[in-house]
Amino acid sequence: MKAKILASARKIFGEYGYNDTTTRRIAGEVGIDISTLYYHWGEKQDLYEAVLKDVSDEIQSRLKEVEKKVSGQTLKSRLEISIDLMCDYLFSHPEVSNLILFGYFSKTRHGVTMDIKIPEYISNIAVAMELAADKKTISIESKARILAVWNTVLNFISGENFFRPMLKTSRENYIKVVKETLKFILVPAFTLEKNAKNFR
Amino acid sequence: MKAKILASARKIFGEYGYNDTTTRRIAGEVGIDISTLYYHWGEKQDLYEAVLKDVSDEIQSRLKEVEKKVSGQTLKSRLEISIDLMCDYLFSHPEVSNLILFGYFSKTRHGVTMDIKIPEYISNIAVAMELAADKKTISIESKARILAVWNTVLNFISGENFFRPMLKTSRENYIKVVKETLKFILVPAFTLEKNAKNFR
DNA sequence: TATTTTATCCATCAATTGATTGAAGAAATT
DNA sequence: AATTTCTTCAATCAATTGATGGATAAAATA
Repeated sequence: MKAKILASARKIFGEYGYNDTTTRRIAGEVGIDISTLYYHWGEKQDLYEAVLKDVSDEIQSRLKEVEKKVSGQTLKSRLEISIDLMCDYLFSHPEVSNLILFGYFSKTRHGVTMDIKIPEYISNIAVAMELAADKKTISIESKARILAVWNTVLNFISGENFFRPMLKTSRENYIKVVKETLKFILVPAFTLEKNAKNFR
Repeated sequence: MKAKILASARKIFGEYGYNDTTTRRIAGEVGIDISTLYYHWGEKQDLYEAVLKDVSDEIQSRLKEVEKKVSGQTLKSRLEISIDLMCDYLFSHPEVSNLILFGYFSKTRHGVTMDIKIPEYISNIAVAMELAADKKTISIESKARILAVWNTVLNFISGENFFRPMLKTSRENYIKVVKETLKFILVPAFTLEKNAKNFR
């Protein structure tokens, strides 16, 4: 039951954000009374933090998988494969993207600090992409670039409900276009000779 | 007074989003009672929509200014100058960026439809950048690319509170790094020969 | 079987929040 | 000066929401 609540909470929090999610709605999703929810999880904030940790762990392990799969490939291939894999994962778990973006932007009144360790990810991605050799010595410029990449991906996932009607296309084609767009924009930047020298 | 309320509302809505903004907070910012606010603006939703329209109009005129300034330049220059100008504008009006992103992502329970006409912007930007000749005939791929660019910019603005501590740098340097990063990523994609041919 | 522990629900509280009303003051108009 | 219009405020409502306590049932343990 505790796990079932967590799963529903992850879905609802990911859909509405912290403040727009009511404990009643989560309980309703599970089909239980709110007091049962409180019995298992205590404060709303505790539940939210558990959700963030859940998502955070999942991302970490996904990144490790990606890292394995691209290792040894050329820079171009690493980028392209990573984009495909991360898009597939995120498009099938859109709440992940939402939860991260909520953490970035919402200056809410609740004191929940973002438990998702973005700085950690950024460094991991840099190393996984072999854009940097050592986690510790990544320049501010490199971090900013990874951040830009990461954010661009998240935006297309979380913004689907807004962007897709705008592009007037099916979900399937939207995903395809997003992948193409990401590759179009990201690959040249990192593989251009004059830029790439900083990353090898 | 009505204008003064609008200005404060724009600030607060931009900071906290629709649901986390209370009419009392806006009134407090102005230094008046809530009923005064209701006298002038009616429902909270009406005020919010007025704010969105205000921001929307401002963006439109900014884009036109940018369009004028870059006209005649090379593609590379157009991109670089536009990035600089839009960054300067958005960094000095961070609520603009926030309001747009709130509109993208928040699946809130209020029925406020995003009054900011993003599709319109996207086309305008495409034309301003001279990436497309005609507003009407912009392909879905081109739109997606402009969207990616636009979003990347907005992310860095709205995410400053989160990213800057992470990059451990001053505001001034953050802005500089953001501009550099945007140019690093965007310029190659659009100026590469094999890509650029689609845009001339 | 008896007892303890665990799990669930109903009723309810207190705080917040969007919104309204009526009275009263300030400013403009006649 | 009198009247009308604009502006402000205090008080108050109803709905929502996070959270709790007590009763009760189910399960585990003795």
